[in-house]
Amino acid sequence: MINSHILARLLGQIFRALEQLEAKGEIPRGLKFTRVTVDPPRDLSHGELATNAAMVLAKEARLKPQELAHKIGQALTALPPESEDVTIQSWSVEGPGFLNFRLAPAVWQAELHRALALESRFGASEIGRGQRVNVEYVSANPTGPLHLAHARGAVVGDALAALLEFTGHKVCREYYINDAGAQVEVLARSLYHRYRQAAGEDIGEVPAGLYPGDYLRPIAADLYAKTGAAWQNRDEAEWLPFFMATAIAAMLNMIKTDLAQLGIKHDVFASEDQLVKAGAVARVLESLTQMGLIYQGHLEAPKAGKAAESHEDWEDRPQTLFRSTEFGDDSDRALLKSNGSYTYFANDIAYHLDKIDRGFTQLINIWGADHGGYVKRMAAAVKALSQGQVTLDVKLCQLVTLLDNGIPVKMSKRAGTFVTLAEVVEQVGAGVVRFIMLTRKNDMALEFDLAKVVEQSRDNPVFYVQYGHARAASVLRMAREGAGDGKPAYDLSPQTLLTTDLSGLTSEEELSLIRLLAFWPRLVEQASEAHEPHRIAFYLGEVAAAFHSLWTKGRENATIRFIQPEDQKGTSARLTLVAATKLTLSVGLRILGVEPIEEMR
RNA sequence: GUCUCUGUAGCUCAGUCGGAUAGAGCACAGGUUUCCUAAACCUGGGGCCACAGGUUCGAAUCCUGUCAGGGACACCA
Repeated sequence: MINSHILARLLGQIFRALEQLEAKGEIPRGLKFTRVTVDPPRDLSHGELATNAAMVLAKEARLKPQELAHKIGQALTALPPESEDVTIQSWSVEGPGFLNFRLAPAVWQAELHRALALESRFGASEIGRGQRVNVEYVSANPTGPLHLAHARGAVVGDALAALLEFTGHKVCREYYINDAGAQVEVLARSLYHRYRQAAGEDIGEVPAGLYPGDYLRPIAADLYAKTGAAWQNRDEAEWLPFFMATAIAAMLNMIKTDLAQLGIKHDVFASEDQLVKAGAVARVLESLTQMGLIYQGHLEAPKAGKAAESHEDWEDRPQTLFRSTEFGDDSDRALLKSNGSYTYFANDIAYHLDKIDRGFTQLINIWGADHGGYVKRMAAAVKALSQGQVTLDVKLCQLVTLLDNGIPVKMSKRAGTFVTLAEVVEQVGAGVVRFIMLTRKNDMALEFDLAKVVEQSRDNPVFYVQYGHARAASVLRMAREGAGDGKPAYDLSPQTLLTTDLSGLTSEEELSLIRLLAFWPRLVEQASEAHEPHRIAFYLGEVAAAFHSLWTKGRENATIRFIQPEDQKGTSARLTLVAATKLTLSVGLRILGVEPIEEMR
């Protein structure tokens, strides 16, 4: 528990106090403390930290909440001290039974040393207990370059993976290649078309139903250079497998390149095609049959609305169905198509069983919102296959609309105004793309404005946070170098910072920043447990705001300026605070996959 | 019709597995630069947390229903 954060340590003390009360018979034995928490109150007048212990236990303890809170407070102060304890300066009982605390400033000050000692591990924890988590993200069909919508899932998945790793999970970053369906055949035909063009045939317009994008041209040209006319004028059955393999490989390369530009690298690329060919689908259907979860039955046609209209060709027929309704789905789901081949769902079941068999206890999939209707059946399948032992969390990412200074950028594949991810990254930078993608909850639609995301102002969150980091870096740089004209240079080596006397950091402005930094490890835990990396981005905005505020207040109140030549001891203490701020910002940015900026230009 | 997400200040959004008087930015009004980056900061007004019930010490948060908007809805991937 060496690295447990300040709230956890106080909570531990409260548990010990409660045990004391139990031992003395002041409260009944066997109460469950699981609902007891320690939180920072919204309003500082309610203390720096507060616990709900008395309120959640009052009923079972048969005491008035206020009375119980007093008992807990007294027991806390009477507790024999332990090394990780926080020193409670004062406590009070307020409102319906809150027990509010103020801690000794030294406790908060020491948090800075704790943070700096941990360096890039500040906020890291072992709450994941080495659990093996599979995060599947992007998984775009290998039929073309990535565009901006893919980037959102890519960034959310990648940041979540990093966050889980940071909190003690063993994470596998995975990409599922849908290389078994009709789409890749279309891709192969599209490539063949470009190949004939490269060979000098006049093939006119790209036929409808094929991918018209120019990105196939260089691949076709390359292919022609290598194989010459060998594939011309032959039956599709002859060239299709080769063109399919070639096209998929080329598309994957392109996708990997796009992802690499965003700093994303997957550990595993799982191929649907290989899974099918290896018989995994057949096997999983076999075992589901043995479990009695597959039957021949009929599905009802869609009743009304758009769905009914778009399925005029509905035919009632017996189908091979999976009993997903037994696991919370709304309908049983087909596993075989009318031509006898596997449905995408059947393949996906096999794929998820494969993940389970590889030993993951937690599966996380990042999907586009258009796959929302697919979540329940997949969750049902995972539940069935793992006997409820493996959880599946699907994060649906809503649409990203691309704007340029408030005006929607029209995208059309046909008109060639299709904006790829690579183009956006080139224009605004990987860090900006990553951060902006995390400035909204995944289930909220997001606007990505090419002009605004590079604007250098308060309403651009990336800039604001980066500026905070650069400002902190600037102060430290200046202090380290001294500024000529007799100003002292400061030793900012880690050893020195870790032993700095911080007792001068007592102003409310300074303490509020310190508190915010001290809550970072807890925020990381919460973001990790909720699978919500966007919380990191918002927290970093808060830290930046607190830091900018402190900075500017130094103009009016000279006693809190960071560097004061006539006060070297105080300056060292404040520089330690600046260093811890910079550290927190950089650790947070790195989890999001954003490189912190040392200097604004 | 079914499922699903969303509904919080004029606008864009946060809101801690239920906590005290609901927050931030933008916009609006006013202010801060002999001083570490004004690329920043400070002050102010502005809210039936869509609506109605329920659960309990306590609800923006959990449950049910209603309304409004987005998305999905046999075999496609």
